[in-house]
Parts: sequence; structure tokens; C-alpha cells
Amino acid sequence: MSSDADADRDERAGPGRRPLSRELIIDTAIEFVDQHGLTALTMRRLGKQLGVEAMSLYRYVNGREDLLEGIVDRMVAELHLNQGRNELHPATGWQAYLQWLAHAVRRLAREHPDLFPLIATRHPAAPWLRPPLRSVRVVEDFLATLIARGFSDAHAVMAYRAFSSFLLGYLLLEASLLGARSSLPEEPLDEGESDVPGADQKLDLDTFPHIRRLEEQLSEDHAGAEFEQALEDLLDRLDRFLTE
Amino acid sequence: MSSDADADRDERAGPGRRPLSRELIIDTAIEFVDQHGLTALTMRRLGKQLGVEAMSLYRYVNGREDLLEGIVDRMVAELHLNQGRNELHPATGWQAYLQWLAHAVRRLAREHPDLFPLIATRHPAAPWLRPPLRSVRVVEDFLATLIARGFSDAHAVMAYRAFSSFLLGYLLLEASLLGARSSLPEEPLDEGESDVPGADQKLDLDTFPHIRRLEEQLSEDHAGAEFEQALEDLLDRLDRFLTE
DNA sequence: ACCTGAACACCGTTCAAGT
DNA sequence: ACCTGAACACCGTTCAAGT
Repeated sequence: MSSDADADRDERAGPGRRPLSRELIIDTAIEFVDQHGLTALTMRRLGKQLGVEAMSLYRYVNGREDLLEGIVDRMVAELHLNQGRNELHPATGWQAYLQWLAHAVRRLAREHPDLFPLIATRHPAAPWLRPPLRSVRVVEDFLATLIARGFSDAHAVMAYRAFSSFLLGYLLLEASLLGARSSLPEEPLDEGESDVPGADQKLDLDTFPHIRRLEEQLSEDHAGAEFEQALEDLLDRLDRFLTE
Repeated sequence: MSSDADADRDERAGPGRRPLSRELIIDTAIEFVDQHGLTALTMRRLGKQLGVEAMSLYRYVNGREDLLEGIVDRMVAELHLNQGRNELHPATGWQAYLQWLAHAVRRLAREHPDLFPLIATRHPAAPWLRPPLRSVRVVEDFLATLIARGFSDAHAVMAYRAFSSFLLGYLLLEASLLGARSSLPEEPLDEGESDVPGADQKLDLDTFPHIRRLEEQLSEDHAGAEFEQALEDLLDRLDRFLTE
């Protein structure tokens, strides 16, 4: 992905431009959000980035909401692209499959930390399309793989639910820590006595002895190890479905 | 909470109004989002709801971002309000404490499904303020309680990380399913052949046999049971910290 | 067929001015 | 001290008009 990330060259008004299309618009939007954050993504700015007026986008995209939907679709589509490449041998266990899928989604979250909240919090099209696995193809594949390896229907569904919740919790937190750039462009503004009451409750760590003592440990980043550990525990939990 | 939820009475320009304050503004904003969804929350509309021009809000609130921050603070504050009421006997086990905390956060998510994504995805003020437990007092209490009951420092920190990820994953999904109201105010607009290519890939379930067969099971709502089960499994996992 | 100019209704925010 | 009118820069979106 981002094979042509050098999008900073003179794009406006050049005659040799890639022709406008839904694909190009979505690709450009993803690059743009990766660089400037989600709140910076605006129809007008996206138009400018493409060397075109904002109104032209409405030929290919049904408004801003549809654009965001398109971004989410493209993101999860990367999952089954790699899936095809990484063809699963029928002998491979379901544990290896879930390991692969978990790490694929994690890579997505780490490569696009500002987009992952979008995948995580937009309302799903169907109640069974749970974030972050919001792709029918991925869900179908998930169920098929587990059922072919001995899961009952009910247990496959339960596994799907537990797996998606696990991914959502761990990866949204990890992405949130990575994407801290685009949120604080302003400084906290403490000059003199603030005239906004209650707005600057200066964090007095003396009142919170445990936090103060453990502050360093609490700030350490063990996202990788945490993820692996929780994933293994989840797989153990799912394994009990088969044997009990 | 929402003790005076009958906010539909004639609020504008009445002489007997509650005086404007940061508290009142935040309370009103929370009510407003619960009714109309997060995207509907606008400085101007919030002003109107309060019977005041939007510009007046800037005396008490440092812009929209600060308002959202204030909302999040108020929400998590409800946690340690109830905490005080529900004073913990020193004899109570850490498991009972975590059970109580988990259910308190879950109640929050269910009562304010449109606000929970805010708690979940706004960038934390400090790396150790992990959503959804973004309150120093709650985190301090969490660590103190576990350490007083035999957890080492390192294990208490690990427990805090696992617990917050668990809550985030399960509750964000549950809230997302509850808050489906404010997201589709428009109908999907399929009339004739769409002129937006690729925008109406009609979901053909015939291509996805497992999903079609399991659609009903996938759509059932077992959020409560899932949550209890996953919580118990998590507590078991944490219990191993003490014995291994 | 594809893009644009102009317009509309709505934002967040600032600031001098009112009371 | 508290609120407002007017203004500014910026949104998303529509539509008749250009080429």
C-alpha cells in the first residue's frame, strides 16, 4: 500500500493526471488522512489535493459519509487481498488461521492509526458485521474456516463475537496511542489565571500515590506482548469449545 | 442522572432560567446528544437549547473540543460518585471490585450509547489513562484496590491494561449496536440505475452460504451473556497472576 | 460526459459593542 | 460581569451553466 506515496509533486492542473475515479478519490483520501488526520479531511481540501474543485467529487462519491464508507471498505478489502496471496492449506489449523487474521488486522491498525477509529466506530451495515471485521467476505471466510475444522455453528458464531471484541479492544487502544499527532495542534493555553472556571484542574499527582509511583511502568509500551498474550489466551478459551 | 430530563419545556428567554455555567452547559450537551446523536451537537444548537446565543458559551467552555472533553470528564465522574456511595468493605475481594467496576462502566455505555465512542476514541491526556477508564481517581482506586489485595505492582499494571482493553472491546461494540439511530437519517437512495459506480453493490448473500445460513444466529443479541462470560474468563486469567 | 461558478444554509470562533 | 451582533473563514451540498 501507498506504493506512490510521493503525492507531493505538482498535482494541480497538470495535463498528465490520472483520471478522476472513485478509486483514485478513496486512495487519495486515505493518504491524506494518514498525513493530516481525520478531522483535516474535507471535501474541499481533498478536491485541491486532486487538482480539482470539490464539487467534482460528487460525481463519484455520494457525499462525505459515502466517502468514509468507501475508505472503510477499501481498508478491510486489503485483508482479503492478502488472504488470497497467503492461501490457506486445508491442513492448517484454525489457530494458525486466527493468528494470521489477528496480525493482519493489527498491521492495518498500526499502518493507519487515524483511520482505525473509523473502522471501529461507524455503525455497521448489518448487526453481524462487527467491527473491525466489517467485510462479508472476511466474515464468511472466518465462519467457513472454523466450521471446516470442527467448530459447531453455534461455537463458530461465539468465536466470531469473542474474536472481534478482542481485536477491537486491543487495537483501538494501540491505534489511539499511535495517532496522538493530529489531536493537539494547539497548546493547552495556561496563561495567568484562566477565566474559564474548572478548565485547568492541574493534575496534582501527589494526591494519587500509586499512579505517581507506577507512572513509569504505566507509560511503558508493551502493546506487542500484551496483544500476543491476550490472543493466546483467547485461543485457549476457544479451544475449550471443541473439547468440552 | 438525567433527573430533570423534561428539558422540553419552554426554555428560551424565560426569566426564571438556571444561570449559565459550565456544569449546566455540559449537562445540557449530554442530554442533547442522548436525544439527537453526537453529530447533531453544535455550538449554535446547544446555545439555542439553552436559550442563549452560541457565543455566550465561550465564556464557560474553551471551544468545542473543550466541551467534548468536559462531557467525557463528567461521564467518568459518575463512576466515582457511585463508588463513594457503594463503599468497599476492606474484606471484599478484588474480584468483586472488578465486577462492580465493569458493570458500572457497562451501565454508562448502555445509558449513553452515543457518548461512549467519545470516551473510547478521544486521545487520552496521558498514556496511562486508557479508555474507557479515563479518570485519575478511578485508575488510582483500581491500582490501590488490587495492590492491597495481594497483586504486585507489575501485575496490577498488567491487570489494568487487560481490564481496560476488555471493557473497550465489549462495550464499544454493544454501544455501537444500540446507537444505530442517529446514523441513518437518510434512506439509502436507490432509484433507477445509480450514476455513482460501485456505490450500490447489492449484498448478494447467495455468494456467502455460511452467513446466509447463520444470519439469524449472527443477529441475535447476547451482549449481556457474552460480557459476563468474558469478564469471568478475564478474572480467571488475572487470578493466575497471584498463584503462579 | 465531465467539470465549475455561484449560491445556500450551516459551521466554529473572535471581538468590539451593548446592557 | 455577562450576553449579543456582526463579521470572518470555512464547511457540505445543489444546480444551472459551461466546455
